[in-house]
Amino acid sequence: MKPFPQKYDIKASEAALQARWASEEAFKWDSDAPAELDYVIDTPPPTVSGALHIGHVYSYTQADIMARYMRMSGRNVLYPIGWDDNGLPTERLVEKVKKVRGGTMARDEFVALCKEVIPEFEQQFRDLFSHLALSVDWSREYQTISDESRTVSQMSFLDLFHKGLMERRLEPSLWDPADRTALAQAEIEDAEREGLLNYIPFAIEGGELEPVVIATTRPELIGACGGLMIHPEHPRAKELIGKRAISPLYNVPVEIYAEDSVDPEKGTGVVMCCTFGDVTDIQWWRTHKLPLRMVIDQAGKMIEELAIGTDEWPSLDLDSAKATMAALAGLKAAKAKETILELLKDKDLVLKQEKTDQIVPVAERSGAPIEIIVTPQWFIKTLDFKDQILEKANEITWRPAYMKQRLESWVEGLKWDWLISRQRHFGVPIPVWYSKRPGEEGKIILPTKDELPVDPTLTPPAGYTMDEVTGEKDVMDTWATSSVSPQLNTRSVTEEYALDYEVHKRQFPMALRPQAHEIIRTWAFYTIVKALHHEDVVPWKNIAISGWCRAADGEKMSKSKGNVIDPIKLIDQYGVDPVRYWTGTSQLGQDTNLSDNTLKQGKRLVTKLWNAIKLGHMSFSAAAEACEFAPTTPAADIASGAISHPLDRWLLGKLAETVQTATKAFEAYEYAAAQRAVEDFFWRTYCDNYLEIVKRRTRFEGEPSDEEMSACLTLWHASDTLIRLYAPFTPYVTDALYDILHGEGETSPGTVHARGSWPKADDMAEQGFYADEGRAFVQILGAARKVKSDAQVSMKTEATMLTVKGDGTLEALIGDTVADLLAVTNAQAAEVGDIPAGLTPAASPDERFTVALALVKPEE
RNA sequence: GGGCGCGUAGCUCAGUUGGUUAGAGCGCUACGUUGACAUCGUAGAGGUCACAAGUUCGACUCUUGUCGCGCCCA
Repeated sequence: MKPFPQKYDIKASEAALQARWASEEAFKWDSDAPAELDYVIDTPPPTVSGALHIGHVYSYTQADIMARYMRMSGRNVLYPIGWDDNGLPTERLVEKVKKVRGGTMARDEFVALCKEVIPEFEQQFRDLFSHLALSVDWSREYQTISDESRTVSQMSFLDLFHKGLMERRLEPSLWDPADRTALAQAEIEDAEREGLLNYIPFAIEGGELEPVVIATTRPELIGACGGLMIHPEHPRAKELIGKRAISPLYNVPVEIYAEDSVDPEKGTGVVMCCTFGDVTDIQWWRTHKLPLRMVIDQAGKMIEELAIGTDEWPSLDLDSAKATMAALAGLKAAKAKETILELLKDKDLVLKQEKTDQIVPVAERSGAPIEIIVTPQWFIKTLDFKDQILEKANEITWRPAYMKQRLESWVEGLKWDWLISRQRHFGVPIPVWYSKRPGEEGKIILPTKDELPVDPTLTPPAGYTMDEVTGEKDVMDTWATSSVSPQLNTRSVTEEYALDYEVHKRQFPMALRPQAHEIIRTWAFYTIVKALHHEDVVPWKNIAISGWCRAADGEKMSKSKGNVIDPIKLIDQYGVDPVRYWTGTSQLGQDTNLSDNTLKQGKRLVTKLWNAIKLGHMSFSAAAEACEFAPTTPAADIASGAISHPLDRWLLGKLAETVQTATKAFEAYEYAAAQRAVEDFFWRTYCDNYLEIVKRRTRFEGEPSDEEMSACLTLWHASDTLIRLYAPFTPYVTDALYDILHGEGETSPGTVHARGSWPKADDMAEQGFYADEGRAFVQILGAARKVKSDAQVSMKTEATMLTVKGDGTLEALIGDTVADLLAVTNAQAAEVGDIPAGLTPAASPDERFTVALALVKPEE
């Protein structure tokens, strides 16, 4: 036992404990422990994109609360951390910091800039996470761009390629003209915009029939038209199907097809099918084998030279087509739309324009409207595996369960295979060469796993020279890498593609994936896909989904609203423990508001805990000085008779209940319920009642009597257990207190957060002992307090008699604790009987008892 | 349009399989304490549990519908 400092210095404690945990490697996974104790957490490697936000604090401390409990409960926790430091988000950060455009730079120069910028931002994360007391195993820190991560990512690529699950295809894909790269469906979001629906006539070849009118929001794509679609029930369907319509301005003849999927209610019921306006266009293009007529380039601009006039792309009026082409050449889509509408209006070819709410797919990151462009890209097959993915989702325990359906609805709505190639600079290279050797031109050449990691733009494959191949320039999507975060930790994706398959076999699937809900469709989904494709397993047994942190008024935090709270400032203001206390009050899955009130409550809790343990310490340190003081466990000290007083055994019984409730809640990942149970016991039972009651037996001089020793031992066990119960939530103050209680002189007793340090049910006292009497005691005490409160006198005011209305004896009600009742109520005597005349009684909080006090009036 | 979550005191939230009088913290009012407590305690006021119907001896809890807020998917 160490002496008790008067005040708790939050900042000093945080600094000291951070340093101690680091130097002692307090949270290192124990490689010697048996495998069945393993509890491996697949921590999200945060994207190094510059912004530390309150969501990081919320989500990661939530995970840490669970991790600390799991470790204390005896599990051998492996809690690694990594940084996702490549890909588009990182590139954009670097572009911003260095004021450059990656797309206009040589790759090696840009990558060098990235490597220069990233460490600083990574360090910010490292500092924050360390300050938040995330109990990660820092020896397992990784970067998703490191040599080893590139090796594992490329192993993943090779495995999927050889299984036929990864392939290169030339096909229409989602394209971001701003960032000039292909994207996956998950990186697209729908933006609602007001658009103009333009009614434009197409003449019918032969001139005998009335022109057919189509309605389109994208007239700039008229040049890309490959056919018209009409619903078979349309009034003009019979006369039009099979005929050829002539596109205006370009004068390209296009066939008219019957299509059930045309919505007859929308527009004119006739739709122009272009290369490509949307996903439906692609379907129709495939179904009807329409010509490919691209008019928009990778920069989102109108292509200057179209192959109009060829057999595949004929025009009945080539001059008009060329004039239109020239008028639009090089214009961005939006500008081209205005221009072509003017051209059409000049010829009276815009019959009607009506405002319409349209849903435009835009790139999540750049905000640019998406184009669908035909380019060669690398895909991982997902559309054919929807059922298997959903089956795997079912094998995982979702916490909360309802979050699973977010994944389900996402999978059900999938329309694109997972496109992983990005036309960018900074990412894991796609490990592929294309041969230029005569006779095998275009042949795909892959490295062997021993050659990994490779950069195919720098080195040739075995047996080739650089002149004989073209190295793939595309890099992998950042998700293609972070979706193997579990495998980055086991350094293996399959038995064949393994750096350490024994570890992989032991730790895969992992125990827990904690993450926020906005990345279910990306990170969770992709990780499940990868584990399915590699080994037909789930990546983890549990997935815990955290909600969002919102501003105090429930609004989403955003720069534009100006309600963003800097996490560093927040921690500075309150301290880490109160911030974690706040985290600990919210449930998994649910959004939470940043609450000044709750943060203050956390601060109060830290102070109260410090002081409550300090009060206990005054007694048991006095006992330790006067005689031998050797607490064992509550159960053993009761069994030996050392703890004998009924109220002590009552308190320890309530403590045992609390331990049981908290343990059960934690096992169900309901840490907020655990915190509530602990808080209720600590504040209501322990501080408000027990500590007041026990004071009679703590004011001893010299050697304590038996009942005083019983009190000291009880205070010790309650203090020690409370420290452990609060440890996952408020790691700093609890470890500081643990050090005082268990340390000697200058030596450290280790950490309360060590594996196995959670209170054990078997060590706890019998539950329910003296429960009725204890409850009656507390109620009578409450009534006595109320009497004094009503009389507006101090709680210390003496009374000559305490009367509890009723029959029988006091002993029958509260057992052998009358002396304690007298002491805590400052009464000279107590009785059960009728309320004496002239006294104003008060009811107990539960209204079971009526109590009166014959108060000694203070001398006037 | 389909789905999910939420709606409980002025505010932030609990409320476990339906069962006495619906709880906590903050805030407010009054009082008492300042030898564990840059405080703490006691008491008080404050709720038609969004609304409606139904099941039931009994509904904050179960069912159905309505309204409002948020989100996911299309």
